[in-house]
Amino acid sequence: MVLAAATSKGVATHGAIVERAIGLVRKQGLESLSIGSVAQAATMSKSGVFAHFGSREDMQLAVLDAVAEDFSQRVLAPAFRQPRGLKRLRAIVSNWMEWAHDGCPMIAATIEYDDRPGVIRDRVVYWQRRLREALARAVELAVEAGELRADIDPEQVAFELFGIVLVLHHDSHLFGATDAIARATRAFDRLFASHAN
Amino acid sequence: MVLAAATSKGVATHGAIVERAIGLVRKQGLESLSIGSVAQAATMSKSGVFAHFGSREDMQLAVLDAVAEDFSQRVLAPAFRQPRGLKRLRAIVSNWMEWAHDGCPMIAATIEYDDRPGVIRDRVVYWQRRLREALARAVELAVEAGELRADIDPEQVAFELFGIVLVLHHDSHLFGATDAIARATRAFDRLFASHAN
DNA sequence: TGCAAAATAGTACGAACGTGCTATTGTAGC
DNA sequence: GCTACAATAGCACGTTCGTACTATTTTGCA
Repeated sequence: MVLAAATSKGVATHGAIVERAIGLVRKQGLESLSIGSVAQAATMSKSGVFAHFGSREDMQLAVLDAVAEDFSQRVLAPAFRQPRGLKRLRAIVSNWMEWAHDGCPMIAATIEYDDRPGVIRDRVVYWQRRLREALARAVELAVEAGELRADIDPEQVAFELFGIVLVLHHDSHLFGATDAIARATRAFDRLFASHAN
Repeated sequence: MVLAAATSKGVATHGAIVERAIGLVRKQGLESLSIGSVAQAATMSKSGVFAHFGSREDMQLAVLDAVAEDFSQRVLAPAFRQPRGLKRLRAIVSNWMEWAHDGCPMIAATIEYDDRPGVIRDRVVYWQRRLREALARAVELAVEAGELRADIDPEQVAFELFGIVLVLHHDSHLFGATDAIARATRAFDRLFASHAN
C-alpha cells in the first residue's frame, strides 16, 4: 500500500483533509469519523481520502496527532515563554481554559475509548500521560521557585487541575454555561492559594 | 405503533433488554448502541427488540433513564439516610466515587452528545442539571448546619465537586489508575477543609 | 515535452444499520 | 380450550460503512 504524500500537492491535501476532519470530530466525536463523511467535508471522493491514510483507523490516529500538535502550539508553547513557576502555570491554565471552552477533541476521545482497547486508545493514553507529566513538571518548577509549598504532591495538584478543566469543558458544552471560565478561574485560584508558600 | 409491555412477560423482557443494553453502553458508549447489538446481547431478534421501543432513539432514552434511576438508588438514596450536612455530603461523594470508578454511562453520554442537538442531549442535560442541583442543595444544608462557612457559593462548590469526580473517572478508566479514589478523596478533603467553619 | 509516478476518481463487494410489513408463537381472561 | 391480543421472529428495503481493484487525471523531473 502506497500512501499519497510524496508531492507538494499531496502534502497540502493531506493537511486540508485532516483540518476538515478535526472540524467533524469537534461536532461528532472521533468514533463517528468515517471515510465518507470526511470525503464529503473535503469535497473529495472516498477513494481519494482513503488513499491518504490506508485505513479509517490510521486516519483517526492522524487526526488525533494533529489535535495534540495543535494543543501543544496553542496552550503549552506560549506558556513556555513565561518564566518558570506560578506565572507559567497560570499561563498554561489560562490558555487551556480557552482551549477547553472551544471544545477539546482529545477529551471526547478519552471518554469514547477509555474502555475500548486498541491502537487509538493507546494513542490517547500516550498524549494524556504526556500532558499530565507536563503539568506535574510545571507544578514542580513552581515549588522550586519557592512559590508553592515544598511538601505538596505535584501529581496530586496536576490531578486536581485536570479535574477543573474537565468540569469547565463539561459545563461549557453541555450547559452552554457562560460563567464556566469564571468558575474554573476561581477554582484554580483557590487551589493555588491553598498550596502557596 | 403498539409497544410491547402489556403483559408480565413483556415487562420482564423489557427490563432484561435494558439491563443488557446498559452493559453494552458501559463498554461502547450510548451512540454505538444499535438494535442489532442489543438483540444479540439479549439473544433476541432485531424485530423483537425493536417492538419494545419503537425506535433506536427511544431505546437509547430508556437506557439513559435506567442509568439515572440506578444512580439515584445507589448513590443518592443511601446518602439521604444520613443526617443533613457534611455527613450526608461525604456519603454522597463516597458512593459517587465507587460509582464513577465502576464507570458512568451518563458521563460518557455527556461527552458524546454535548455538541449534538436532539432529544438525547436534552435528556442528558436534564439529568445532569438535576444532579448538580442536588449537589448544591446538599452543600447548602451543610452551610445551614453550620459546618461550612456561610459566605461560600454552593454552586461553585458543586462545580468543583463535579470536577473531582470527572478526573477520578478519567484516571480510573483511561489510566487504570488504582490510586484515583485516594487522590479524589484527598481533593474532596481539601475542598471541604478550605470551606469549613 | 514526454514519461513515470503520484494523486484522485470510479466502481463493486459484503456487512451492518434502522425500520417497515407479515407471519408465527405465546399469554391471559372467558 | 377457545379467542383476542401481546410478544417475538422472519424477511425485505434502501442506505452507509470500510476497503479492494481498476481507471483516469495531475504532478514533477529528465
